[in-house]
Amino acid sequence: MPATIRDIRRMTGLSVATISKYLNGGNVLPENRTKLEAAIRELHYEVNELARGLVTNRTRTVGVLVYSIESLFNGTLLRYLGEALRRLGYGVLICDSCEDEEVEAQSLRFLVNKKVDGIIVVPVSHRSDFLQPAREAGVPVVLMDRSLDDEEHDCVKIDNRMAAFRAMRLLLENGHRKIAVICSACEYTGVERCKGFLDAMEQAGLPVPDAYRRCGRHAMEYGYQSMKELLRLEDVPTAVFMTNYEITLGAVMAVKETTYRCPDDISMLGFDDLILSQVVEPKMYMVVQPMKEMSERAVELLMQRIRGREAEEPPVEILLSTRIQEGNSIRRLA
Amino acid sequence: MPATIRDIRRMTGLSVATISKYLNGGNVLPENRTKLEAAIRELHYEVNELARGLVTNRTRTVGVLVYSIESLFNGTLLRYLGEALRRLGYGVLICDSCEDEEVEAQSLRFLVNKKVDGIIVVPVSHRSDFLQPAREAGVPVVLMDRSLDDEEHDCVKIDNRMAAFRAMRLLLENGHRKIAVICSACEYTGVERCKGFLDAMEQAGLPVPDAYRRCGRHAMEYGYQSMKELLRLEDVPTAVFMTNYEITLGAVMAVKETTYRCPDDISMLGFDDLILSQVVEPKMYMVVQPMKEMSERAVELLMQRIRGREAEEPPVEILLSTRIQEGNSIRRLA
DNA sequence: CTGTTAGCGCTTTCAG
DNA sequence: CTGAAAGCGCTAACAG
Repeated sequence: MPATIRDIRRMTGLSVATISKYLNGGNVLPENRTKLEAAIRELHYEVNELARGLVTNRTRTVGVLVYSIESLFNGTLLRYLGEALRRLGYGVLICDSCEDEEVEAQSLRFLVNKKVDGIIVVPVSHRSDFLQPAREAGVPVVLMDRSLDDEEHDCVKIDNRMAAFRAMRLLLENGHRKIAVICSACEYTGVERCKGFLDAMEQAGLPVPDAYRRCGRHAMEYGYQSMKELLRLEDVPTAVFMTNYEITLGAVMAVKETTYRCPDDISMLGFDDLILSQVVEPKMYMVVQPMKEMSERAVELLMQRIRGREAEEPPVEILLSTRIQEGNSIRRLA
Repeated sequence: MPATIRDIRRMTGLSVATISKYLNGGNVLPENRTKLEAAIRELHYEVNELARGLVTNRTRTVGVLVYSIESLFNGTLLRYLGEALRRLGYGVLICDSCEDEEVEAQSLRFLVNKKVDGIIVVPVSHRSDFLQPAREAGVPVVLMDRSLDDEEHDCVKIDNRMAAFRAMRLLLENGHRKIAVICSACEYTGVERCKGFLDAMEQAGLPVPDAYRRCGRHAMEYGYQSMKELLRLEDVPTAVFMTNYEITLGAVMAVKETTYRCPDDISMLGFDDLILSQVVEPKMYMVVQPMKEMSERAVELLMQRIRGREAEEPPVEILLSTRIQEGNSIRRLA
């Protein structure tokens, strides 16, 4: 049904080779160029990317695979990634892993079979097995935000452990000693940020009772539940460090349902400033990741790999730095 | 580099036709099946979807084009859409229009050129021009959430005007007479919901001063700014109706920065319950859309179009009903 | 059930 | 600069 190159040939009398050349930016005689432009317009001709991809084995398309499309964190990342890629003339295929390793593996194969030129992944899996099809097909992969346990990969992220460690200074310098943490035990960033928390506490010579260490799911509900439990302890902490956006959300919600007030009764330090912090009273202190820069660096790195495929250089790990968003959620203790 | 059907032929001695048949679920002799499975495993063979699509002209892939990937509303929709489509064995290509008609038109062409079997669109444009390439290529399109001005299309949405009209009863029955609205003037849903608001006010015989009618951008900032202005009026309204998620967010934020308290000084009725309402104090009354059902109906409708392409039936418009999420944000006036 | 063969629409040598 | 021809990897008749 749609017009093909042969329809253009019929209309212009030129050969398919010439037409193809023109379509790909080659030089043709001015008069032929005019004829071609007219024919293309008239026929509403559009290149069949399937056919083109089949022969060139390149599609000028990159795949992005995120662990959950519903997460605001990923939404933000996707927007910046899309902008950067479009600027370079690349199309973007977004896939959702639905927090499921099975779906993730399947989606990765899907992207490889669609012959994308490269893939950016914010993974749900911890091991690199699922990347095998990409490797076999020679499709470069760049990870974002999360590393994998078993191998080095091209990856753009923050130094999670250090970021958490540094952020903890805010609480410590304000005189807090009884500090609890709520983090995700299920993924790379949660674990690292928890380590940073523990580093800081240890260096300060402070104990961390088991009851102050809530490591569970990466979910609002978990933050909510954990905060409730912390506030029901006999010895309630004076401050809580929450290591991701969803958990921060849940914890804020929990406090609001009690008679405890932030920062008077409980100080709070959260992670990832994604709009929400701005509607919540009091304004949260937050560790903020450079979402835009992270996206741009990931695209940049991927482009290097796509172009310089010959250079089988070792994996690159790019660490970006975080900043602290100031708020009113931390009380200065005597 | 990757294995092809011919590698399998070399390995099994079977013909490409037989192999292709097997790959597409056809019957082959048990011993051949065994051989094939072994070869495929050993070669890590994966179908080249480009080649397959080129000949079949179908890709078992549908495209989803949303006006902004960053919006929580779309994130939620995308998750449900993805689940439904995957269940049917369809791959999903997600594209972001970045709130830009230019990008939207370009993305639509991208999807058409990738030969998706159908497209689901939550549009940013108001007119159907950008859908032309899909129409020419015979690719069915189903709209979600928003209609287009100039033409009927297959569309799954709520009855925005009626939903707003009904929701207003909540305010009216609680004795409110001075009611303001903050809505988006830029897109279909905002305009319709505003009409519903006006219908309700008119039927109740209540005036709506211009100052009570804030129709602007679909953005948190607009909700914030508008609410601030409303609260600075000489004659402050007793209640405000906010007609989308972002505006609701901004309005809540604005109130929190004043000495006004909800619901004591100002009653609030919002739209779209996306997690946030749960962290905000007091709990908001909200108009809630059936996101999951909407997604499933859209997929269902698209599938009908994809299968029964022969039946050039007239456009179908599916209207789903909303419900009210109860909260504590509305005060009963004497 | 299996094999042969002719394309899908495009790019890409290689002559002219 | 232009054209003829080969073929990317796969499916789909059609014969056997």
